[in-house]
Amino acid sequence: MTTSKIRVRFAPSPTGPLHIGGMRTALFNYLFAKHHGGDFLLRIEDTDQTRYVPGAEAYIMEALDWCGIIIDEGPREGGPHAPYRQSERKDLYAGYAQQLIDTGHAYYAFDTPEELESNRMTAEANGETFTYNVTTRAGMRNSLTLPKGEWHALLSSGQPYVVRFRMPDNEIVAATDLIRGHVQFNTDLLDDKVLFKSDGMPTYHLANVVDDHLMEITHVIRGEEWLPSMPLHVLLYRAFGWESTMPQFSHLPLILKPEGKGKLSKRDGDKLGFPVFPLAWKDPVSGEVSRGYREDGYLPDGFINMLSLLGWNPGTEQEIFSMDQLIESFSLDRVGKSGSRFDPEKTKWFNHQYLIRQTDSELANLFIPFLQSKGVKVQFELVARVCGLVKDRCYFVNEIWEQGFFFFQAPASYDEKIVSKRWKDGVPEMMAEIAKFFGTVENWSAPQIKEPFSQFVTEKGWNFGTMMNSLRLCLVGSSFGPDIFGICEIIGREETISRIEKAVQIIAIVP
RNA sequence: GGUCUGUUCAUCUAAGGGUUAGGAUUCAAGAUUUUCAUUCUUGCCAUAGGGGUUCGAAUCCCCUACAGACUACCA
Repeated sequence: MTTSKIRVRFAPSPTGPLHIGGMRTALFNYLFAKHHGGDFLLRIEDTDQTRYVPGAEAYIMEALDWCGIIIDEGPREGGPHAPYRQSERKDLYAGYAQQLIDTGHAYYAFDTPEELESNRMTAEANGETFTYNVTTRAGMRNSLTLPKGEWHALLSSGQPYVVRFRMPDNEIVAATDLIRGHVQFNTDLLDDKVLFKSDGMPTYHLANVVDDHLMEITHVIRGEEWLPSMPLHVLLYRAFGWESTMPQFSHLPLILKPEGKGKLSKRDGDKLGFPVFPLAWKDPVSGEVSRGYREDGYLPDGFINMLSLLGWNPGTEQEIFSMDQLIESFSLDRVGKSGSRFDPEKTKWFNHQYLIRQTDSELANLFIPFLQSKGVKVQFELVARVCGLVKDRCYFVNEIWEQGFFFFQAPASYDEKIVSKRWKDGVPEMMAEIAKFFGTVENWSAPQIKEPFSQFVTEKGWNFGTMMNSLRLCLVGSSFGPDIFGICEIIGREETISRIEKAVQIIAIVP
């Protein structure tokens, strides 16, 4: 064991936007690295040219940026091991594949996709699954079975071929997973995985191991779906003679759908009524747009906080964590083994917690773009004040509008239920008198309005509750919102009076 | 089908053999708010089933059930 610096990588393939699971993998890698003062690298695994999606790579970086995950080395940042995009490292891998062939750990295979497919079909017809392994490879066309002259000829004639790993016969491969402990596999049940494809590109397995080695990765933290390929990877490190510097593996539990079966997938997004992506994404082919947490009004810190508690817990009862606190408390041995069902409700709660912790000015800055989109003339001081007044009742930034639009414009309509409940016979006349009375109030500030108002209502012998609620109806159009006299103060005397007069004119009496 | 992994309230989870099995979200009730929401208080709710080991098991072992992942020239 060397005492080298901790280095981890997040290695997505740019086939589309990241989803919650991918983000969590990135986050845990980041937290682990930073907790130990190590490096976090981003490596783009684009070895499958057929699945490349334009924009996906930029999306990944933007999503990481939004979450506050800082990349130490990557395609954009550069670094001592550049390039960080596997397509740009293409020339490197053939040599490593060759090394494996030379040492007898891999071989050429000339079987066509059609041949393989037909093998699978016949196996399936017998209720079996075809695997390219110790027993079946004898019957296939490869450099292990073909006479040397024959496969040499195939090779030099430009026949397409792949390089397969020669899975050893009946061996137990054991490895320690930092989350799961001792895990072992029998090589007889594993297959001769393709390492190098006929298009000249390596597969994930080869590229991943080679790059992790070259980039001096110390810990591989990835999703549980990779657990079955851990033995292959261990065997590859051995075959290359890199076992002494092999990274430690950790396989994160899966994130499951909120309801139903299976792991959360990219397709679940809008179908289940919550975003699965950090940022909105427009599919370049179909043009279909998927929602994102950012666009839906979630704050990145809350999003990260929620993500951090999916499969990890601090062992204390603390639930709200800043990124720095997460870095401070994170450790892999407090990551659970079982899959976590994703709960969109709790995500909302987290967002509320973060929203109310924002200062009024911070919130105003977030809310102003929304106001502008509504065509409202923005005065920063006023917006900040409104934010402070209504933030407690909001889960999302855009709800500030729903909860406080009346600070910026008169209600365009009046809630029918409230009207029929409050706007009884006589009420319009009383409200008209109150409007007149407001004209005489000396100091227009909340407490200075409340005092004389209640005096006035009491003297008149009117029902105080009815007057309060009717006043609210006039000013807000419904029956919600913060303290009514606070509203009066902020919108001003003139506006208050004019809203009452308007209501008196417009609202019909319900008998 | 095979291999691997997992299983504590509805959900996220705590409890490294000894507690009335704890917290959070959701839900319900009450309080506060002469509105609504927030907030506060209280409540409901769990060790998958069966065998062991042990004075004692959520915790260790075995079996069953269930769930999931993987089983491509995809990652």
